[in-house]
Amino acid sequence: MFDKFMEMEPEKRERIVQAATKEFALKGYKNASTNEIVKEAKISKGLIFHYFNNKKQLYLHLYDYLTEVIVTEYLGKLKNDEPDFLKKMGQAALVKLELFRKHPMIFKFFLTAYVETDPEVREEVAGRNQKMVETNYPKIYEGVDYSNIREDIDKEKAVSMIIWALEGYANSKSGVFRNMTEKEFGDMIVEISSYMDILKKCFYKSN
Amino acid sequence: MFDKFMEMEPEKRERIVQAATKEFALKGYKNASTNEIVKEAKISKGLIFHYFNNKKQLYLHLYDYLTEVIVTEYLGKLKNDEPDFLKKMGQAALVKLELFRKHPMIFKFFLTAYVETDPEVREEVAGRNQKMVETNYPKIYEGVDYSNIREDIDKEKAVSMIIWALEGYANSKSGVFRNMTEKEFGDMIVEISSYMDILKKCFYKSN
DNA sequence: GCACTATTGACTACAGTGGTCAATAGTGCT
DNA sequence: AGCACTATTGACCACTGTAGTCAATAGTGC
Repeated sequence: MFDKFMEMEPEKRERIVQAATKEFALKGYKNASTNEIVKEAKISKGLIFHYFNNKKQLYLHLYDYLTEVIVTEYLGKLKNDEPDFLKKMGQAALVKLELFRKHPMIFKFFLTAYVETDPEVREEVAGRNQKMVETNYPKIYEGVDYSNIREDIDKEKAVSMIIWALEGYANSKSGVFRNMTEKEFGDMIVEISSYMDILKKCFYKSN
Repeated sequence: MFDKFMEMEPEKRERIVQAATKEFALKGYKNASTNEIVKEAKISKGLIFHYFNNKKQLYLHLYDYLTEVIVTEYLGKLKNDEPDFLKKMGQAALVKLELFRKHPMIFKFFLTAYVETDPEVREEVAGRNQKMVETNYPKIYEGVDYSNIREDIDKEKAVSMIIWALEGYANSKSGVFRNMTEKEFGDMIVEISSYMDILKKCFYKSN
């Protein structure tokens, strides 16, 4: 069923994926309308039920597919040989921003899915999300060295605060993100590195 | 109309406010159902349209009412004579957590309202929010002294990062918040102050 | 031209919506 | 008691939108 879907004309398939992603992202599982999806994707009503038996299967297959797309791209771009914790975090933040810029709707989809409450899919989504975290988060922190962090502060707390600071920066930009020019994106990278410098001054040994 | 509503039997009024808050908070403007609200509030369908001509007025009056409740309580609890920036931020974070714990649904309501997209109320909500920020944010930062921040880092960036760190902490707790005992809440306050100590060590002059 | 799959879109049965309104209950006043 | 007035009820309505079906058609490869 889903195999058939993956084998269809890629252009049309991509239209369907994008339409469904957008609809579920903006309205959540229950209020997303299959009618809207087929209208946006410019296919007939019947076709979507030919490839996916029902709305639930469409949603879950889409969830899996988008997870794979993002995880693959994320891990692909993340350098694996950066031991310094701060540099690694800075790099991870950049990669995330890049991906967020490239796939805003997919990120919105996962944000919506994360707070999904409809009983028809709630558990399935939570399970998939947990599994994804367990599988991939360790890969990010693998081989990272925390020994540069100041001795006089709790390492774990320092790590959390650094992550929160970078998250806060990303959130503060998320509104103006979509219409950012290449130059503005470049400026942002410079700005991030100035934040990284501050973090280094504050949380690292001053050697 | 709304005056009449405020004069009705407080217990019943509170039932209506809570039911409407919950429904709009969980489903957003469009998908919130007046039928559900009256069912939850244990009143008849007609009554809600007796006090509020239509769904839109109900929503906007509720928005204004809840804004006043939260703003009044927040400013009332916030000490006005704390000049030290870090202490003030720590105190503001605590007050926010306290309020969040006391009124989780109201916070959820505003979170949902913040991303409201329905054209019927979108502009009104955005306008109200902007006005509220303009009116009240200056009150928080009034008379605060930033001179203790280290000279070798950009003050504005330091301020942002401190705020982001505290926000990050609050977010990390927001999941386990509702079922927190009094003791756990106390532990959390201790934990916050240990984070505050770290922030002080990192961002303040070391004198 | 046959066998097969991909695709269409009108159609259905249904669930749920915001809002109405005639009827009733309750309250305070004379 | 009886009048005037408001608070409250809930059956009802016209309407919108839903997920999913299915007979019919288009397209493709042999």
